[in-house]
Amino acid sequence: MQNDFIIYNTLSRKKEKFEPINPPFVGLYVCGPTVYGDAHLGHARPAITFDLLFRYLQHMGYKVRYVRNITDVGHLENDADEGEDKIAKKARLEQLEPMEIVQYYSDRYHKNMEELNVLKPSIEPRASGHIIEQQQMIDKILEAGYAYEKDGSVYFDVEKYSKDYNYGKLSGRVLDDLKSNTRELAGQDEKRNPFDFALWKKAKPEHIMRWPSVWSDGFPGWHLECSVMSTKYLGEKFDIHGGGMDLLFPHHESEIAQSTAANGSESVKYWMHNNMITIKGQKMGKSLGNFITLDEFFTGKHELLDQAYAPMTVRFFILQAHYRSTLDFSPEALVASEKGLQRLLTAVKSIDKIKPQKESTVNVNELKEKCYAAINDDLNSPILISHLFDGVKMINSLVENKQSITAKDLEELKQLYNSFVFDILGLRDDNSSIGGNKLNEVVDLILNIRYNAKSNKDFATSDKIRDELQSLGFVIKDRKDGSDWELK
RNA sequence: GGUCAGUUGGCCGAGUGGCUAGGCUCUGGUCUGCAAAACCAGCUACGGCGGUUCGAAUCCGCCACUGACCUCCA
Repeated sequence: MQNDFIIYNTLSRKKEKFEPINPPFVGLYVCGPTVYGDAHLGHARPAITFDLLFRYLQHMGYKVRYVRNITDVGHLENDADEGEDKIAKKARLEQLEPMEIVQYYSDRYHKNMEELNVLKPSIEPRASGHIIEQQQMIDKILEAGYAYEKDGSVYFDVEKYSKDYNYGKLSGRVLDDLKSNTRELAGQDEKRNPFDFALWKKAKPEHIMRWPSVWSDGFPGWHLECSVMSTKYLGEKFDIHGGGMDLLFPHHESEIAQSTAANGSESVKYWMHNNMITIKGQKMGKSLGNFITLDEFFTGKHELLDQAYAPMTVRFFILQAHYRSTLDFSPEALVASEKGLQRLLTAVKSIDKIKPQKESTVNVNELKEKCYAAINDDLNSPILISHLFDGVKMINSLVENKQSITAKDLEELKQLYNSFVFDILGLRDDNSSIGGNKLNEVVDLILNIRYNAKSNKDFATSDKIRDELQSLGFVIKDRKDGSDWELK
C-alpha cells in the first residue's frame, strides 16, 4: 500500500530505497548515551529521530530489533592515551562508586526518555556487561593482523588496515590527510601512528574501572563496544546503524574498521546520522558548556528559559525540523512549537465532533497519500506535519459544517490522525489526562455553575469564577452552550 | 590548515528549474455581555556577483559569512 521507503545513507551520501537484509526483520543499532551527566536537548534528538524510525518501521509491519547501548565504561577523557576514564573521573569527584554514577544517570535518562514518549529499545546493552566479548573481538582483530600490542595496551593498526580496506570511506577522510592533520599529542609514543586507536588500554594504578585480560588489567577502547554489541545482538550484517553526526568520525569510522577487520566484511547496510541542535548558531554540547538539560526544559529552571516546556513541546519542536538539518533552539521557537502542537492536538480531538454526511467535499485519500509520501522520503517529519496542519483546516471546516464528509471517509480521517500523530510521530495528548477524572468532574461542575450564572446575566459571579480559575492556571474557552477548559 | 555542510520572509523551518510548504508572530475579520480561546483571511522570502536557460531561490563558477568534524561530545 505504501510507496518505497527511502533513507539517506551516509555511506553512499545518497538517498536509497530501504530494503531489509532479511525481511520482515530489521536490525537497528543506535549509539546511546554515555551516562555521566544529565541528558540535554542534544541527547533528545537522536533518541527522537530513531524513535520515529523505529515506530515507522513497525508501522510498516517490520519486526524490528532495536538495540541502543548505554556507554558505562566511559570514553577516555582528553585523548585516547593519557586521559582517564570519564566515568571514573566523575566518580572520584563525587566520591561514589562508578557503577553508582552509572545507575543514577541511567535512571534519569530513562525517566527523560519516558517523558519524551520515546519507546524503549528492544535491547539496551551496557558496555561493562560485554567486556569478555570485547576481549574476544580484540583477539580476532589481532589474529587477523590489524592490531598490535604494546606494553599491555592493544592498538588498531590503521595503516595496515588501509592497505586492504578503506579507512575513511564513511567520513570521507583520506589517510594521507589524517597523517598531516592529526594533532601531535603527548604520550602517543606507544602508537605506531597517531591515528591508531586503542582497542584495549592498560589501566594506571589510580584508574578504578578495570578488568583483567591477557594484555593487562585495563579497559576496552572507546569504539569497540558498539562493534561488539551490534554484532552480538544483530549479527555480522545488519540493516541500520544510527547516531549523531558528531560520531561519524572517528567513532563510526573506527567501528567499521573494527568489524571489518574482525569479520572480514562490513556489517552495516545503512548508516544514518542526525544533525546537531544549535544554540545561537553553535552546537549544543557538553564541551562548550552551552547545553540545557531536559529537566531544565521541563521545569523551566534555566536562565535562558522564562517558562517550563512540556516534554511533548520539545518532541514536537524536534520533529518540526528534518533530522539531517541543524535545528536552532530559542525560547521563541519553542513557544511556536508549543502553540502549534496545541492547535494540532485540539483539532485531532475535535474529529469526534464531526457528523458524517452523504457526500464528501474533502479529499481524505489525497491527504493520506501526501502524509505517506513525506514520511517515506527519508523521514521528512516537517513536511508530514505541514500536511497534518493542512488537515487541521479541513477538520475545522468539517466541525463547522462548511465542508462535509462521509462516514467512511471520516473513519479514514480519524485513523490517519491516530496513526500519524500518536503512533508514528509519537506525540501524546498530556492535557486530556491531567489530574484524573475527579478533577475533570469538579471543574466541569464549577463551569456548569458559571454557565448558569451567565445565563442569568449574573456576570459578577461568572467572571469571578472565570478569573479565579484562570489564576489557578486554567484556560477557559467559552462556547455557545458551555465552556471547554484546559490546564496550562 | 584539511574535509564536509549550510546561508530562505519578524522568528523557527521545508522545498522544487516555471504551479512560489507549514508553524509561530503581526495585521484585519468572525464569534462573544466583556475578556480569553477558537476559527477565517492577509503578510510572497530565498547571502553577494557573474553565467547557463524562454524562465533559477532551485543548475554552474567565483566571493563573503556561519557551522560541524579533524580531541570527549548526541
